[in-house]
Amino acid sequence: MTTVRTSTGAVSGRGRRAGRSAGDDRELAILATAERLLEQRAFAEISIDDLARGAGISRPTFYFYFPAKDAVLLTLLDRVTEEADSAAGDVLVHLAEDPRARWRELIGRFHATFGGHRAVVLACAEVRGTNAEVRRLWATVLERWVQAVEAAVEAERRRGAAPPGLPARDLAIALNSMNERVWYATFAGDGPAVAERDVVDVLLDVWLTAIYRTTTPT
Amino acid sequence: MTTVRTSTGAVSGRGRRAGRSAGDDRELAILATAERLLEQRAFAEISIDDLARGAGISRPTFYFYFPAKDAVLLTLLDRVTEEADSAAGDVLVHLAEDPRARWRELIGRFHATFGGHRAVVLACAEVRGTNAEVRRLWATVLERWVQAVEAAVEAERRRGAAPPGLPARDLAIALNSMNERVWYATFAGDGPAVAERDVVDVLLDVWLTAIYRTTTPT
DNA sequence: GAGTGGAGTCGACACCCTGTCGAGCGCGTG
DNA sequence: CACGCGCTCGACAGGGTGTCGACTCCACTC
Repeated sequence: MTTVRTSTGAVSGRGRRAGRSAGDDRELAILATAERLLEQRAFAEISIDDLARGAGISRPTFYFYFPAKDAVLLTLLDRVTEEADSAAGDVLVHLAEDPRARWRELIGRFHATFGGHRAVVLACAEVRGTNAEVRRLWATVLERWVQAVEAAVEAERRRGAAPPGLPARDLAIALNSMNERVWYATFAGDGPAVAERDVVDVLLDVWLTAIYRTTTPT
Repeated sequence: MTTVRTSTGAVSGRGRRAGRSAGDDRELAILATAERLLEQRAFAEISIDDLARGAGISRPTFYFYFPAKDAVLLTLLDRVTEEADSAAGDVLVHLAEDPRARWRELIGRFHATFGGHRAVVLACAEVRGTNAEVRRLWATVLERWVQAVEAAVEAERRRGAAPPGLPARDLAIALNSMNERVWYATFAGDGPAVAERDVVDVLLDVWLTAIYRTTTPT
């Protein structure tokens, strides 16, 4: 077997092929179908047959591209978290310039990214309970964000902007957890939820008070 | 929301019978089997046949007692939330006596209740994504707690113990959401989580700073 | 320009789980 | 003692999943 590499961008190892061309369209078609269908109904209501037909192939052929339905979602999740990561960029490095503005930027960008793919985000939340792989992927992503926030909090304490308090890691976990759940409720629209246009400010306020004991840190 | 109770144990209207005697054992046996099995494997891994056999009946007979597998979980969830409600009692009414202690009591009691039924709680989280009824039940329960906290925050602001800030309802939603997600991670043990023995104090700290801007309110 | 091999495709099958239907059992009451 | 009701289950239909083997198409070799 000749060594081949993906022409454009190495679409991750989730899809089963390492290959180059023709069938890539199909793989992409499956992904696109999934994201489109997810905007209409829940992940559980979508059968592999739906995905296959949507991509113009038969059900058995689907298995040529993905080992299971969940793998499609996993790939979609990969993309979203990557987008969130790059959207977040390195705002936390410049915290000292204007803490409130920077934190708001961070939360706002995550909000925008998740909001732009709410169907995928909601589907992942739906499946996380059942699927260990989604759970693991989300756990590693979250761990990265938690560590970033933890480091930022410690830096703020070192420069005297934030008072000592809870272990930074625990604080980071609690705040990230809050965001996740609050966004979920806001996007899903079920149960008590914060209005979408207020959600960033509400979250920001809790973050600032928890970290600085004030909403106007310097 | 009509609360239905029966002679002995207030089993709610979830099980299909309103009745009194013999088959009650079976209904209870199904419930007990479910809670036991849930401690070993995920809800999705438990088939109706497992539940039926565990209760000493056949699969079709299961349907005589519950309309579906999810209904069993719903009943279990009912019990847990009722237990949590009564454990919480009216602590929030006596907030002014010692705010920090009362809030801690509230969070601690919820923690104890959920921790005592973590299998059920985890299973509900697992199923919430898929099952609309679980979602609705959880939403109404949460709404009740949110309103209680909202009222308490407003009372604390009126008596001058807490400064003005976020709309009390939004704050209550954010804090309750945080608790839910943090507990889930702690009990499930996957992903970044706060250690079980610290979790109450961590949550308390964020609640106090968000509400009072200090961890030692008066 | 026949031969080879791998990418890509699908019909058909076995399997598992769900939900339902209809026939049956035992027992208390009129 | 027969009638009804609480309770029980065998058997079936239906829908989804995953797999296997055969088939096509094409690029590339000799």
